[in-house]
Amino acid sequence: MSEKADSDLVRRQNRRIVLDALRQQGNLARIELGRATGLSPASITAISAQLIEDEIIQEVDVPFGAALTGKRGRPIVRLSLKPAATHVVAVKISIDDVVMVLTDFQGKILAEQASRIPTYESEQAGFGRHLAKALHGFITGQGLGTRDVARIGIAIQGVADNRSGSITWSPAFRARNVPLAPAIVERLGVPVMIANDANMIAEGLLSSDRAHASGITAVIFTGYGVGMGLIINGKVYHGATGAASEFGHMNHLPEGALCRCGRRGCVEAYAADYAILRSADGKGNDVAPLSAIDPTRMTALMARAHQGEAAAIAAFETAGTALGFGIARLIAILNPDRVVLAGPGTRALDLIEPALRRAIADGVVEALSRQVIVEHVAFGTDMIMRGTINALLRAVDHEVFSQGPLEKTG
Amino acid sequence: MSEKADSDLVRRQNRRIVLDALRQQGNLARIELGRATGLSPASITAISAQLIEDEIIQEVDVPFGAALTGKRGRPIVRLSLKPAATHVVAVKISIDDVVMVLTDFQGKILAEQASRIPTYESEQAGFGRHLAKALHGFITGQGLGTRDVARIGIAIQGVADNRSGSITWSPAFRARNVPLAPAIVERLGVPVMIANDANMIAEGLLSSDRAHASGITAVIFTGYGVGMGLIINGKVYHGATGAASEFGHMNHLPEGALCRCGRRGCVEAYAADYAILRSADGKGNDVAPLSAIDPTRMTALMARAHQGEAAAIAAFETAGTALGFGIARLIAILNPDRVVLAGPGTRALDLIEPALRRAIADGVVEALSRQVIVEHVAFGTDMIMRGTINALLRAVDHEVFSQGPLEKTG
DNA sequence: TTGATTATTTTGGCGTCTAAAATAATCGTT
DNA sequence: AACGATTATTTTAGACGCCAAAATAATCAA
Repeated sequence: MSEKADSDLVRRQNRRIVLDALRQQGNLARIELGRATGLSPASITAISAQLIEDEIIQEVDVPFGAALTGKRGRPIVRLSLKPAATHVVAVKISIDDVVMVLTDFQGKILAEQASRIPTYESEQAGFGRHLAKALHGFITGQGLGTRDVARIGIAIQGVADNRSGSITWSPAFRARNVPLAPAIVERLGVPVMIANDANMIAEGLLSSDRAHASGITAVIFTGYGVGMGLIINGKVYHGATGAASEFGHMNHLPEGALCRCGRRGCVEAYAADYAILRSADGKGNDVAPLSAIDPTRMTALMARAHQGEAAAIAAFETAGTALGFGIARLIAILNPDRVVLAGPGTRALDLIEPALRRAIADGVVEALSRQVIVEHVAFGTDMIMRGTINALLRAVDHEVFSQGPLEKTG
Repeated sequence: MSEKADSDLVRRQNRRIVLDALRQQGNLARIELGRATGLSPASITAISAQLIEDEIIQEVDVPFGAALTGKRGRPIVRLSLKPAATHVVAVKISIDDVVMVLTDFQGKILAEQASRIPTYESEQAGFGRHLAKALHGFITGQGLGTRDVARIGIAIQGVADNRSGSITWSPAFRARNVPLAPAIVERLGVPVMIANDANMIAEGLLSSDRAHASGITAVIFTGYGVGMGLIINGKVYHGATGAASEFGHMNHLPEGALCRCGRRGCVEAYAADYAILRSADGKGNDVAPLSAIDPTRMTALMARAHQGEAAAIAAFETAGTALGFGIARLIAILNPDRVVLAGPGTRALDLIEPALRRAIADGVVEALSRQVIVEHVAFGTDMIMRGTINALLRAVDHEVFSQGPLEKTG
């Protein structure tokens, strides 16, 4: 149920919608904020004064002489999120590879650093300490203290448990249940969010395209693996424990092809890079899946398919069928408004899509499948980072700055 | 995004949580309401005075001499929802069979009526008019006017479209896209909700057991068909158009058994009554599915299985496997906290469950399946009705009475 | 320089909440 | 039967947030 309401709640909520408007629509004058939020000018004055006082937003200095908008009347004074209000750090972990990005409160990237930190063979507890140390060095190296960072977010392939702050299972780690957040929180005193990478792509999509803000959008990532993020009513859905869904490890065919996860018949075992490759090369479905695929090998395979090589074409078709049935099952369960395909796997979309659409048509009642929009987005490698940053900043807006000023104790 | 907040919103929200507390916990004194809601006694006095003024709640007269609670101090005065505040009508439509139930605002059943109205062969537009007429007769027959009814809710197997107020597809109708709500709204002037029956079971579960109010619960109905209702964060999820999910028509095996819907390989084509029967009787998967199964035939089949007949045992196992893989796929997509089995099909649970649990284990990463609680509830035929009534009353609480008094114009 | 125009702030009033004080309705005890 | 103790409810006074309207500020145009 919802909470009781009082004047405190009113102010918190209105602070939040003001911050949301500034984050989404960029710099706005008070009068524009009033129109965007539905609040009266008087209230905007009061709220913005408080936010300025709290050093969360600021008035934008108009560059010399740029004030001439050609309009009469008192000129507007735009407000913006104050870059130095706080910072966030987004971290992406792949096999033996950790990328860290520091941004200011506006989301501008201030620093980026890629480190080779061994993940796969790391012992369980050691990695967390290692990462905490790297993060500390990264932050202080930019002339900031840990108190200047409000949140740290970690994106990773596999199943993350945001409650315990550990990685339940990931292809980047041999070990299971690798704890991460506790070591970082202990060393830096900064709250940590751990999330699945496909969910972070969904976050990115959500903040770049408001078409996904209503209803349900499923973002399906294909590439080295297959993942999915769900946007339900404008919020990215994180399962029971924040674990996200495991679309890639949904069963496609009982007793089917061998998957990286050790099971049989997962969607991923037909549609991930390694699966397409082994199928095209006639290696059979029981070959132990490779863990790292050189992107050029996929490019070469696509070229072979385009030149008409039957085995290559069939491999992509099989991938499309597995994805399509997976999407059909998703539609039967959730009836989403949109399905968005993303990730490097979409480079071969022309080879995959016909079989994919056929499978959707075969796999679900037409009354449902007809309503669903299936589309795709161009994949930039930075989508995961961008999404993580946005998720972090939104969390700061809502959980921290809607309450009052950030305490910079210590 | 959320709305701007003002004092009006505060009062609306607090009115709502007061009504929620009374609906859920029964009659409460003002002081108890204060504890239940977190509001101060002063506010409760103000809010309850308004609700009494609006004739939505009332003070409960203590029966003669029953006041002796043995306690000192001023005795409490309990408040209750006022039965006559308004009424709702729940309707359940099965093949050629319509049941209507009238309840007061407390949810007490005042009248019930089962009518044989032809559905399956009815022409598209005719049925809505027919039903509207029956409803009008039912309501006036109880000495009420249509203005005394705040909502009418219709539960039906199949896909309902609550936006247009029509039945997209249902086994109870030969026709597709049967419009219902418009005719009723036109004749009676009462808002109509149309919903899938499995969703209504979920509503019933939600209001009877608060364990389902957090996280995700999937309620799976088995019997004449297979359906599912989803409870997400304390609310029953109605797909894009209120269509609900079509778990029963999720594909289990490509090119598999023939389903009532005309497709192949749906879960229902293995796990519904008709599917189990045809499988046990060795009729093959291509036999056109029967539409109505006499319950005694299922009872007989269960007896045969218990006596050790191999074909009967295998049929139930096949049903369990199909359901289990369906649930495994559901878990991969949504990672729910609980899966609840309901419906007449659960009478054969002992025959189904081993295969079902095996399939779940085979079909999804253990890290996920281990966290999910799979349970079942005893099936009462009235669960659908009870759920519909609760959904209607909650809608009235929130959408009507949180705003102000109900206008009884005309 | 003056008036028109538009943005922002100030003022005054309203609604809701809460804490604390007042009142009401009992029971127990003398 | 009267009085104090006890608990429930209402009243009172003060705080905070919102809004409408008035006042002020900062510009352009004539």
